[in-house]
Amino acid sequence: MNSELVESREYFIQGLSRIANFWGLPKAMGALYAAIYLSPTPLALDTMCEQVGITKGAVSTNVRNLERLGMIYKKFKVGERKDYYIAETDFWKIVRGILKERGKNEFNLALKTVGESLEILNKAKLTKDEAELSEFYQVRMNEMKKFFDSIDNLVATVLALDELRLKTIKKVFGK
Amino acid sequence: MNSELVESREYFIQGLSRIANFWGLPKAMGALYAAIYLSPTPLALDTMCEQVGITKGAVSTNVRNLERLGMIYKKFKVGERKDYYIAETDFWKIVRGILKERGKNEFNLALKTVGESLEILNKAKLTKDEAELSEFYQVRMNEMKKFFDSIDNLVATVLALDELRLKTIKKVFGK
DNA sequence: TAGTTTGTTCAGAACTAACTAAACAAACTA
DNA sequence: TAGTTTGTTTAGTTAGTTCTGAACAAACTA
Repeated sequence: MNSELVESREYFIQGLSRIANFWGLPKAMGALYAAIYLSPTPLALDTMCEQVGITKGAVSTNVRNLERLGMIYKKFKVGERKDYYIAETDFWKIVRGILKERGKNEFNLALKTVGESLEILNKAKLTKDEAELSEFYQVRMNEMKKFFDSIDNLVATVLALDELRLKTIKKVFGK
Repeated sequence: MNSELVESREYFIQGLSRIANFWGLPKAMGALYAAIYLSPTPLALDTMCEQVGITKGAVSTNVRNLERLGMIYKKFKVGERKDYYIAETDFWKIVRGILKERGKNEFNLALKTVGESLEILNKAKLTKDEAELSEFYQVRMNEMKKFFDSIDNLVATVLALDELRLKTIKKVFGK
């Protein structure tokens, strides 16, 4: 194949590796998505090994994670035993998928943490001068709880809007 | 001090450590912010070492990073040589600060990457059947570029809205 | 049945990032 | 001046994560 086409593809793959890395994801994940995204035909495991330069063990696990996040899909070919993958090309959909997954885990963790800290406070039996500090803790913790609640609502709203098939955001931001 | 107050504070500190960790930040950063956030008076380095349980070297570097992100501020006391810190309590402001910092770095990296991959393609001299693949690459890369541009605009818009002192978002989401 | 193809799992290697501990610097104190 | 207090920097250690390489499993082929 033309060397500039290969060079361009490799540069792109390399670039998405770095971006993935920046966001705390495995480099291989970014690279694999890039390879699949740039392929006009569904990609198989052995081809990914070649293009990305990692072993099939790593491809296997990273591809599974990409699939779990809804960033790629299996595409079966009749009469073929290999698994082929294609890329999800709707990036807003990917973002929503990640929000859904992450939102459930991380924002709830945040809310739970603050809530439980508050509970410990409420059980406390206090002397007069401790009461003041407890009061301060409660105000601060409640403020943070309110913030996390807002984030939670914001995420839920974005997801709900999507489920109602309101394409407002896409229209506004030029999808 | 009352053991339940201490317990509650430690639980809270521990919790913010975990949250920081989840988001790919050093645990100590979350813990330090929690300690400062829960203190009714400005906190000094030695107190933070005690409350968080790390050495002053680690406190020094993590506190610097918290300050750079606008999450805490130095509070000088006259006639004292220690540095005292207080927490920024406006979480939306913190979010904007992080967007500003991160946005400049990471979204620009993304845009640059895709842009440069496209440039390599444009320089390529192609045979007839390579042209089709090149076309496909360009379509895909341009779609991704468009997406990153949208994100960039979205972030810029949020920041611009803030600088115009429009408090719409706060009002909507119940700050 | 033995052999091939394809994907998964897992122990350990290699790498990365954060922290410790100790040396250092700067500003003050006696 | 020597000694103290406070914060920073840095070399080396530790902990955590991702990847390799090899063994394994499952499904097909001859």
